[in-house]
Amino acid sequence: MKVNRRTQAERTAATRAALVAAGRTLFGNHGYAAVGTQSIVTEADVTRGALYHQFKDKQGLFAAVYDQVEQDITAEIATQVAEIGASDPLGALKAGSRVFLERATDPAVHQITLVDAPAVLGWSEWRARGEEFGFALIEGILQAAIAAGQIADQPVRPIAHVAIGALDESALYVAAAEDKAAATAEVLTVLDRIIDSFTI
Amino acid sequence: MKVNRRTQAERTAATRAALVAAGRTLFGNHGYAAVGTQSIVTEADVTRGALYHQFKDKQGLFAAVYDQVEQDITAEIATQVAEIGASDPLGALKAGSRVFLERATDPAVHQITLVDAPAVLGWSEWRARGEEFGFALIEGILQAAIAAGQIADQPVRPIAHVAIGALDESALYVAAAEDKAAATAEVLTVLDRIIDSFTI
DNA sequence: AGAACTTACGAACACTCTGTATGAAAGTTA
DNA sequence: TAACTTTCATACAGAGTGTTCGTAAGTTCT
Repeated sequence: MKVNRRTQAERTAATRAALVAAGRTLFGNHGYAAVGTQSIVTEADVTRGALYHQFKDKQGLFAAVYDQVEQDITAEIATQVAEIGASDPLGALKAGSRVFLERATDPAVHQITLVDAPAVLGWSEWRARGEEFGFALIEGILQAAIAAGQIADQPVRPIAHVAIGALDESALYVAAAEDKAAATAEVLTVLDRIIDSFTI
Repeated sequence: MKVNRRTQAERTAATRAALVAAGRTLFGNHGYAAVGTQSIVTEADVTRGALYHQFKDKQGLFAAVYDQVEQDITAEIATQVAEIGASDPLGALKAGSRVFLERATDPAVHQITLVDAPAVLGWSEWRARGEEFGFALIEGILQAAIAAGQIADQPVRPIAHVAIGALDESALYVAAAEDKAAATAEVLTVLDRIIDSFTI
């Protein structure tokens, strides 16, 4: 009986997971351009051969890392939003903003999702992938708010974009502030006020 | 008498201008990472030696390009804003937003100032340079609005950040839309509404 | 179980690109 | 015009990406 016998699917999953995890910490801490593929595979305890077998290129790995980070954050926000539920969509939006700000303050998170992603993936590709995550969430909440009669019936897409822009920049602002708590309070005041302004 | 005798200051100004101009078109059209220094100096009709004499490195050239683009846009917006003047600061803010959206729709402009700049310069450096341009403009307008009694006396810095974030993302949204006129109208509706929400 | 086949990986190579070093040319100062 | 500084051209070294090719591990078929 061989000890280390693993199925191909298991091997693939293991190396991909190791590479994505290594990429996440390294890209997050140093930025995409400053991290060489060699350091990634060293961290992941594999070789460059494995990387280029599992991913098309360095960008391909980065895309996988980005998806994973977005997945994590979106899931966390979604559960928070779900607790408030459909009863008060705009309240849920405020709560979701708070969670987003907390998570996106993590340097690794904002370096990957907000700073590097647009440049590495290209803006349209970045946004296309974002549709799947944060965008779907916000647009859903806005639709619910319309259904609940909290805001007027109007195109949600431009609102979602403006909201995402405001949230992203807010996260970066907080992340760069010395007194993060104070900065968080400041921008949340502004964001809440804007959200309220849409109320019928 | 030598025909091409130029002073050192003239030589420096000429090659720097040529390099910045070449970088502006090439970075704008293809993105920072996709443009090699060789293609830049070829376009500028100088050699790599001149580039590395005039600028510390590729990032240094990019920073100069970024500054020039910001300078141009900010100047244009400032004149628009000045026409409306201090009589109606919030009106001026709306007008400035329109000009910004028009100019930032230019692919080269948004590629440089919104997509590449944060990743290449780093977010904090990006924002530090932005202080000088768009930020100063918006904060000035907000201060004027407070002085004119249009909005409540409050910290303008977080508002400026949220506003910049909303504007930047709006510009990218418009730039990516097929029907730019319609997209512009959509986001301006949202932006105007938000601006109005701050009115006392 | 063993042979034929596919998938995953390791090591070495080729190529591109950035930044530097060194020397020449142009301009400045005395 | 001679000494000096600035600007630029060329050649070189080093780092890093992506590819190629061979080997090992796993799968399928009989």
